Amino acid sequence: MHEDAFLAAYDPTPYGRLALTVDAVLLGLLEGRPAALLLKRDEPPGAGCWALPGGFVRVDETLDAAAERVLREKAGLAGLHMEQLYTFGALDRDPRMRIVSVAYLALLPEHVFAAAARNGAGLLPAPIDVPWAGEAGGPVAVLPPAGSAESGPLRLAFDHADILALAMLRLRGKLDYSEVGFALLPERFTLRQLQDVHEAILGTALNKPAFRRRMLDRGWLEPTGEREAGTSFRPPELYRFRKPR
Amino acid sequence: MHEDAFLAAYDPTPYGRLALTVDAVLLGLLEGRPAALLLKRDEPPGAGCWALPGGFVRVDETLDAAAERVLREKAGLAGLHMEQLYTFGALDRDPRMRIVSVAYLALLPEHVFAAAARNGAGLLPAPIDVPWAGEAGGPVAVLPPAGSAESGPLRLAFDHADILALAMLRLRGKLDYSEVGFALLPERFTLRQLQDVHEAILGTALNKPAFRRRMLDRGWLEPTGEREAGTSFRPPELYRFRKPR
DNA sequence: CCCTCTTATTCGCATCGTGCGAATAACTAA
DNA sequence: TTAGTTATTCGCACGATGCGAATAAGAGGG
Repeated sequence: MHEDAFLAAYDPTPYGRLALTVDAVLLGLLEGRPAALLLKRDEPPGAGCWALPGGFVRVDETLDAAAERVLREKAGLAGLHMEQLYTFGALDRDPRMRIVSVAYLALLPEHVFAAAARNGAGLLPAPIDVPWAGEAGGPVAVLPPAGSAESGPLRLAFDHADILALAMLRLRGKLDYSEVGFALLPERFTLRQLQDVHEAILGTALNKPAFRRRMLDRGWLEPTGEREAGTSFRPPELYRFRKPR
Repeated sequence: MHEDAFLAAYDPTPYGRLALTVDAVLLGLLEGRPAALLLKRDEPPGAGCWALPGGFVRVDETLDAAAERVLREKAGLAGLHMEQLYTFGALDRDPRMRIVSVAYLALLPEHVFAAAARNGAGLLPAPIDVPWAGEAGGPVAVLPPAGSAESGPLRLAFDHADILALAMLRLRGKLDYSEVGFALLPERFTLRQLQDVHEAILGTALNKPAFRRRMLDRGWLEPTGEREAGTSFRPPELYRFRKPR
């Protein structure tokens, strides 16, 4: 009723334009630290700053489809685990016009992450420093990767630092009761690798036997019977993630 | 760069119109069951269906502000705990045009909930039946309140049943590690009332001593030293929610 | 083939959170 | 003062977890 009448009489023009975008946090691990793929902005606003890959939502595509398209067009990737994170709607997010952005989070296995950073699309894999413990939340710093010409923490465009911070918070929160951690690993992995992933995200050391037991008790791990090759010591067993039914 | 060039050349017209709304899940308890405030739609689409209170996001207001405005305009309420839930962007959510909606969740203390249902704005307090256990998720049914002319489960407009279902899922998930449960209680309350709230949301009975101990150990409860009046038996102590530092 | 080195994997134990039935306390009403 | 009802506390069992120590296992050198 209210809605209906309102909508029938609705003329968007007097309210001005409002645009909708998606921004993607493409998260992976770089040398054992969480890192995100960023694009450098050459023009104002935010020239010289780094930004999350993003794009406008088309009128004929869903939000999820827009996020997948951004992933494909900006990083050349497809078929990854993506989830909606939050929708950012501050008035001055973008100085040019009112833009509301739906943030998505994608997790890239280390190999995929490194490949995306090298595929020529200009994506910079930037380590993220999370200065808060546990799930306290707060701002994060984005560092230049080793060998980068940048010095000091990277300046991020718009509110993208907030988006990254929320992504890290959400990831920490979901890590140990959900299966997101596996999205950062290759198809077959060792328990040590799984623990490394958790420690990188949580930013804290974990007790090995306890972690091992907990993960195995979850029922998500299927031993492959194979072992990692190329070690100069006892090779660990390789596991596979098995979806719980 | 990509974004910038894209934006500079951006003309929204060829993409058609895309509108942004907020929808509010106004949740409370009705006779010990979770319930939501709904508005009846008189005109198509969805005429005869029930809908969540909602409204368009204005170009000069944030999403949070739009949600608060909806709360105020549609329910005559202000100053409540509101949090963003999820953003719904299916193509055919609304048959008239492409509308993306940011869903918000507000929790109303029983007294406020009942008052809002009576204030003449046409809000129907409808109990929600959650047929799934734990955090399995799935659809929910919305029932007519006692004394209503409706019969059988209510038909909801658009994807509002999905929004309600997600709200219940999110609420269950956050209930026992966050302080949201207190938002459904008056300022002073007994432990039994707190437990009733939890049981209503979770849809399951809880062990009294364990619940009590857990809540007290959280450090969120401050005894007032007063006791509930009007009982015909030993009156329980009244507690107050104290924000943890 | 045996020995050493290193890490994987398992054990044993203390501790904490929690479920639960029973016991105790406290207030009302008669 | 006593019965009735609920609040509040106790005692115990059990599962999950943290953690150091012990054991197992494979690589590589002699």
